[in-house]
Amino acid sequence: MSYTIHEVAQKMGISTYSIRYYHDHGMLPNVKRDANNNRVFNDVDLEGLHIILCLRGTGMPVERIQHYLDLVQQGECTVPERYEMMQAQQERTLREIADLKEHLSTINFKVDHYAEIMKTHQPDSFVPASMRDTATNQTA
Amino acid sequence: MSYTIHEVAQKMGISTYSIRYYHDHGMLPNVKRDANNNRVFNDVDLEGLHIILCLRGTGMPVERIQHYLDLVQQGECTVPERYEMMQAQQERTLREIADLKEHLSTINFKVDHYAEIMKTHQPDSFVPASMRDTATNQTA
DNA sequence: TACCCCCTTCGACCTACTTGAAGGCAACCC
DNA sequence: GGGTTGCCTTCAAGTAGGTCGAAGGGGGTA
Repeated sequence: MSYTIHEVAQKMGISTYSIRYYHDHGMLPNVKRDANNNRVFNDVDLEGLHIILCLRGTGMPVERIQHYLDLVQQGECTVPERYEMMQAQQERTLREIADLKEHLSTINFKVDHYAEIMKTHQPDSFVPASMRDTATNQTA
Repeated sequence: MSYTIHEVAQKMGISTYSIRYYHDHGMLPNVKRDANNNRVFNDVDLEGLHIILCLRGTGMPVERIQHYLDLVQQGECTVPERYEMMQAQQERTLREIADLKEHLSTINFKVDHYAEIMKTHQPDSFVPASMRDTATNQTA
């Protein structure tokens, strides 16, 4: 099965710009061209793109992704280094999820706080700031 | 209690550059200056910075954070809009955590896969790619 | 007075896209 | 056959959110 850059963009939920960017930076080395020089993608390319998006989505810099994909091309002797890279990324991602959960609880608190305020006020009591004492809003 | 920019940077685990960036872009409007024009932070500023880091950490653009902090300054009449903003951020963060978890499972799979390969091979069997059949490494 | 350290501002640089400009090629319409 | 549409190309410039370096000032200590 082969795909145009637009089809790939739609399939993967990213822009054609990003795909060209990844390709131009050597992260999709096996993408072919047709007679009109248009990029032609196959299912292996889609799989590669899936890995790229996974690693980018977990914060790996483009340069390190390039290196990882080079290792894959080089064959099985690079498995130990690939293993270390993926382990590092695993830890990084776990930390990021933990951070996000902490941020989320801060946000949850705000949502609940605002909901509480809105519940105890009539809708029309939200009057201009100039008519109110704003001293209590500094940390709200 | 008052703090220098370095103390704040250390306390919050970010660079002095970032703090100046947030200040220069109006996100820490109440920070004072001393006689030598150095920035002086108090506990309310730290709280503000905590919110900034929470919102940035969950992907809110600087411009929207500025707007949110403006709303806070404007007083209680802006609570409904702040509520909506925090709710949107809540949803966004939940989605991001879900995405990260999905990426994580892809990474976990790679780690396990590589661990398996390394377990079934002797350490000295990781020879140069040029000496091996690399056909099976395309999607590894 | 010299030196050191920390602070300042301003402007340049960086990453990872994102967009725009200019142009090629194919397909359709009249 | 010429014009328009439309998708593709490359290359260059723009953007967000920092990050860093240069140049310079103030204050404390020897």
